[in-house]
Amino acid sequence: LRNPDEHGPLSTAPTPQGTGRRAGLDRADVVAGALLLIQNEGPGALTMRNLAAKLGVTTTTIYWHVGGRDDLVTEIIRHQSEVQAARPVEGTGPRDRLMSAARHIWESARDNRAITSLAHQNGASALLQHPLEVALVRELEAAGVTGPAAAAAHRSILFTIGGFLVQALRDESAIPAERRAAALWAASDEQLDPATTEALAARPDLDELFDATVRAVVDSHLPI
Amino acid sequence: LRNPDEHGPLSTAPTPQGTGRRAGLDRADVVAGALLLIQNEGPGALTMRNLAAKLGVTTTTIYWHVGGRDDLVTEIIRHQSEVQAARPVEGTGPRDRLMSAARHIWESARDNRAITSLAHQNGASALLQHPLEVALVRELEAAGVTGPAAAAAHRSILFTIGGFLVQALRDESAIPAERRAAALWAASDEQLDPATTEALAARPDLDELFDATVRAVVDSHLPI
DNA sequence: ACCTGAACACCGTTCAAGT
DNA sequence: ACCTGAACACCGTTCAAGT
Repeated sequence: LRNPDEHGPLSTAPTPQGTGRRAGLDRADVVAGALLLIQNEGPGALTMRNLAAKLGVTTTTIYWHVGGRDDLVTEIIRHQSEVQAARPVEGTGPRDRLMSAARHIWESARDNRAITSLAHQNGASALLQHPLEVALVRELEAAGVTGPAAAAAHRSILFTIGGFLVQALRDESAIPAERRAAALWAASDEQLDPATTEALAARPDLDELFDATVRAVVDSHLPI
Repeated sequence: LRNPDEHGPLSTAPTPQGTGRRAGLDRADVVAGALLLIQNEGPGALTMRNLAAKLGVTTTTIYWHVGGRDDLVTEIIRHQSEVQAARPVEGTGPRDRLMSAARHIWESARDNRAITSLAHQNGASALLQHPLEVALVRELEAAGVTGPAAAAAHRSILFTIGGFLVQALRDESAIPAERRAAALWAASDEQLDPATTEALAARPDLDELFDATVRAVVDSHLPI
């Protein structure tokens, strides 16, 4: 994270106190520190004051290096976006390859919950996922779907994935019991089949459901 | 909203000043005021101080009547949930009736953007949509889908709807240009068909896309 | 060029006090 | 029972000032 010859706040070397001292930070250090903070303490921990304290500076230093919170988030997501871009699409047929590309978006989100949540809360999902979305569109074109049909198919698949992501990223423990779906179904006295009510009150297997649902959507966009 | 014989802050009658005076509010008044505030100024306007000012009281009065912000949101959503519950499912075949039930969730959200956004931001979507979800499950059972299969189908359809809702409720104007999907595609220099890129940079017709996508998901859960 | 200190305008929430 | 005033611990952001 830091050069060893710079004895910054993250090292144990004594740091000169008082106004005007140098912390030896640059833009990349701030972004790296923010990434670390989010991964360790969740997206809610990314406040200007918290990050500044972690870096051993005052909040105004963050503003000097990267600008406001919005710029910082953009920079974090842009960085993470490149990290996530590497997954190669697998499979031979168009259907398998499209499912592979779709699963990459899903799995990247689940493997990086905190950053994905941050992106979602700040309207930066498109930025984060863009390289993986490009891969999806490529497979659509390879399958012979182009132009407006490709855009429609892409969004159709992408929004479906998005619905599952919202569900997977939601922190259920932070939601009051009265608002949780499981509790609502358990408390419901509608005239439904008891087996149905029981199944609705249980925890879903999101991965299995994701596959079946996205496959149906993918298939609806492929030429027969 | 208020009894006319109570001369509260929303009336023009002079109100006694100073500590300890009566505002004549009850729990329902506070919730109604909150609903009005959200509908007029958006979900971001619902702060304890803002609401208190609108009601002509101090924030602590809100706490006395409805508890903290979480309790207030729950109460607002619970109220709105009952308002939304009225839409009757239409159509004759299982497929049409399921699509009708699904569209009710979609249209309710579009007709009540501010409150739906508030619910989504506070993890209260399940609470808001629950009556409409019950209607969806009823149609699944009427179509012969019960137990775990009904739960799977319900969630599959619901999460798909959720993905479209997130898209529709997002306030694009509040998102920096660099993060917007349209801008990302327009700036992309990937080797894609120009017609595809152009279509991806344009504004999608969400209603049309919603119908096609949800229909594909619904069909995948119906017995052939 | 790089960083601090103080301030501004916000949040949700609590607690003692008033009538 | 119903409501206020003051306070606490937070936010993001700006601006003048220091080295």
